Amino acid sequence: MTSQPTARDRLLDAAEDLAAMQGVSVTPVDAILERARVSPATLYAHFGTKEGLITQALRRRLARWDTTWQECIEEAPTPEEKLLAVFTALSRHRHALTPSRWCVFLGVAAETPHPGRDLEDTLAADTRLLLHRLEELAATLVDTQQAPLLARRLVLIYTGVLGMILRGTDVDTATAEGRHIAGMTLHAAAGSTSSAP
Amino acid sequence: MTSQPTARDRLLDAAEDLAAMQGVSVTPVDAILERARVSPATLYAHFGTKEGLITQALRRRLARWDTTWQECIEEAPTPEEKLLAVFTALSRHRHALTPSRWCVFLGVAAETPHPGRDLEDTLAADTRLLLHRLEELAATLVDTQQAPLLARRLVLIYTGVLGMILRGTDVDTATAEGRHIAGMTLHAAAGSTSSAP
DNA sequence: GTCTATACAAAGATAGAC
DNA sequence: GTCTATCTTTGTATAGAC
Repeated sequence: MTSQPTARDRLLDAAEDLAAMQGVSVTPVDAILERARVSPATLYAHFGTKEGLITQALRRRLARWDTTWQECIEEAPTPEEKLLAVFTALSRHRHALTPSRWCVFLGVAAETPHPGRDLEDTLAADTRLLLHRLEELAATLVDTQQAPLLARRLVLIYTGVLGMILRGTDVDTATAEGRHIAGMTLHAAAGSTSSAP
Repeated sequence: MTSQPTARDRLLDAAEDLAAMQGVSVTPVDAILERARVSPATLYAHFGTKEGLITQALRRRLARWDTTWQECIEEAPTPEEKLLAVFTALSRHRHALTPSRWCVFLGVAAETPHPGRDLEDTLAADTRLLLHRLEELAATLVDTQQAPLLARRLVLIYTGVLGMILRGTDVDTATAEGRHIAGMTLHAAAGSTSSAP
């Protein structure tokens, strides 16, 4: 056997790669079909529309990002390093996949002013995951009241790292600088908590 | 007289507004023409291509952003506040113009994988301006050796603020959080400089 | 400089056979 | 489930007149 991936998987691969490399709106359906070596009818039979395909590809990518991130958290020895593991995960995630210009989720969000319900929810799921997990991890380090605030700041810094990649900064350079800033933010928050009476 | 703006200006206005509100690639030329109340031939006579029009619109917008930022720097009383004035300028800039989904320059960069030479240069000019001016201002506060590093970190945080807007955070909320993080980064850099022997 | 009308290419999506 | 062939709409850009 050792058959090659199904047409459905090839479509998801092609859509994800092209969306990551050059964006959705500049990628015609034809380009996805050619890369996946699949006919138009097959795409529409499986996914209904181009946006449907993109949505499914993003869902799969988000699940993989989630897995990578969780692995990095488990590997981190201390609560503080678990909180900062999001930067390790970012670097690992990006080195593992097809090179992308920056963040695929933010990229699709930026070029889709009126997404359908499913796509909109998938895009929001990325932000939700970031905020939710960082808040959980933050709660092990600072006062519960302050955890949401710290989480939002870390998402801001993480998002800044992604933006710097779009501006042309090397991934590892941007990640290192983001991690540094995040470390300071973290210590400031933890310090103010523990020093308060 | 009090004649209305020329067709060229109306085209620039329309292109800038639509690029800011919904992005370039989803905005057909027809939509720009309709908003500007101008015929196709006029657009191509002035700007050659759609990308030429977008490029000129971005150049004008960058010049206005530059002016706003400089005003905020002049108004700031201390060197530290001058360095943080980029956040004041961001808020002021965005409230003064047509509502945009996030940063027009990063938005166009994100959806244009292969820009022409002029557009590419215009997009890069935004990042150059940020780095260059922040480095100048940083040099008044920290060791000259450290100024570029501090400037890069501030650009990262500033870019993070923009990204948070794309994620759905309110502009003023994101700006305030960015400013807070930037203030800490700044104090850490200034502190390490002055405390070193 | 600006208009009307239109050329030409490319897009997303579907029909019908196998 | 997958293919070939095609339909329809929309996109950018131009021709030629005023």
